[in-house]
Amino acid sequence: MSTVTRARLEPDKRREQILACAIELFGERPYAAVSTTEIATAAGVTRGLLHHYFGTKRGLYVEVVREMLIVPRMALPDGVPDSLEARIAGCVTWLLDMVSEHGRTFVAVAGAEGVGDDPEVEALLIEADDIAARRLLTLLGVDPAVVDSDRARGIGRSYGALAKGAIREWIREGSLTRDEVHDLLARILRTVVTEVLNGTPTTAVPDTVTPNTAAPNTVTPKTQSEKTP
Amino acid sequence: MSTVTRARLEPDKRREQILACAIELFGERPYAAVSTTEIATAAGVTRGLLHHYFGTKRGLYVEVVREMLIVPRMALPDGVPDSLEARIAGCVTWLLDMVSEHGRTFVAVAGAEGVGDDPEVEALLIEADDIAARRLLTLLGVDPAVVDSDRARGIGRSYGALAKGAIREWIREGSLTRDEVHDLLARILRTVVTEVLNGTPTTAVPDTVTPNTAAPNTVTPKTQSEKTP
DNA sequence: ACCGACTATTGACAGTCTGTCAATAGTCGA
DNA sequence: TCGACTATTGACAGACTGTCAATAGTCGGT
Repeated sequence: MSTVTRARLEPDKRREQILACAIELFGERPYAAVSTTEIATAAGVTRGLLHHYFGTKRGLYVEVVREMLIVPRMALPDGVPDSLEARIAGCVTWLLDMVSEHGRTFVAVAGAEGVGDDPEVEALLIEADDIAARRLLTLLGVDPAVVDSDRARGIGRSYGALAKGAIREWIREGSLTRDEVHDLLARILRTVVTEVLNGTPTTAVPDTVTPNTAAPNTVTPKTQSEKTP
Repeated sequence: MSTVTRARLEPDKRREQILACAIELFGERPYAAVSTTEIATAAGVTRGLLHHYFGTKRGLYVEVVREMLIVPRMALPDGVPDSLEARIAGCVTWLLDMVSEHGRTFVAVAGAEGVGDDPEVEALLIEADDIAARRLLTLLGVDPAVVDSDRARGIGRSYGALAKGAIREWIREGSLTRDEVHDLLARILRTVVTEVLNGTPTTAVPDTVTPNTAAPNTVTPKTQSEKTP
């Protein structure tokens, strides 16, 4: 059955193939429960080659995480609604769409379960959270100066933890429906934006938004720019 | 410096001592980065004895998690304030006090980093989250029927994820101060209780509280007796 | 067509870790 | 003091990761 060719292959192809197998397996089971032997045989190669390409098992896992965090980045909805509520609803929908595409694998990887605290993986996850949070907040019309502050980043990552938790409840535990998760995330996001983020409670977010490019489309897969090599 | 006695010890004492060392080490480094040899030598014993008492490394880790989740059982604030805001503030303070006592170790353990998806550990964490959430909600005066629903439990665990994330930002990343975390958690808790939890948005929580007797403890206090017959 | 350089790929080796088990050595009661 | 009980050890087996020299495809030049 193995469509995998056993013979010599171009490095890029071979690398890609091994990576695909690793993504599959790391999506099914946590880091420690997947051996390099297993990945290698799944890819039809030897452990030695795997190490040749990725150096170490963690190196391979880092690439897996990178792939899972880069790929699902979809374009934000461009046509920006005017009301804050509508904008929040749109953002949450975007978030859930993004995740639901990759489902369990995303939950497994984004939860950072299994690796322990590999600094590289952790940095990747934090970076991804930062980017997501920043996009959300800027789209919601939060003051850019606020968005860049340490405090906002901390709050953003905290919200990200909430989102991951709720999504996990939806996808893995099944205790919440997608609609319920949407409701929860939307309401809390509203609280965060209007009350928490800008130090003083009553200083609301302006209801007019700084528009980014206006194309009336919903979600389009966008090729994401390269990360640090 | 080793105050540890090398000689024969009562099983309970020995067990306790090994567990203490394990708690210390698992607090510093993630699961995979701590070897049983290390724990054993730190306790002044042999790996064999460690396995004799805890069976497997995961078994030991389960006990560590259990300990970390049981120990911080602090009494809830007794005199219940009448205003909802005051009650919320009290609960969040209780939450943060509980955590700050154990600091980094709690963050490391509660995050479930490192273990992968050990079913026992996962069950413990979920159970602990459930208990914490239930206590919070009942204290806040949410309808008990609502508290017991699957949906409420999902929401509660999601809020728990938020809390852990924010606490992590405070203790480990340092991007938020304790006060900021308090503010964030309190406001969101208010949103959850008043808006999200009881299906209809405007049905507010009664401002009088149903007093629970609230035995302040227990995440399955499993009496760990002999392993090998 | 052949040859030689290049390199993708392999297989064996070394080290570390977990888990098992019979043997050893404290400790306490008769 | 002796003997039973059991806490504790040390050695063994298996699995896994990471390294490296050797092997074998592949391609360009003659």
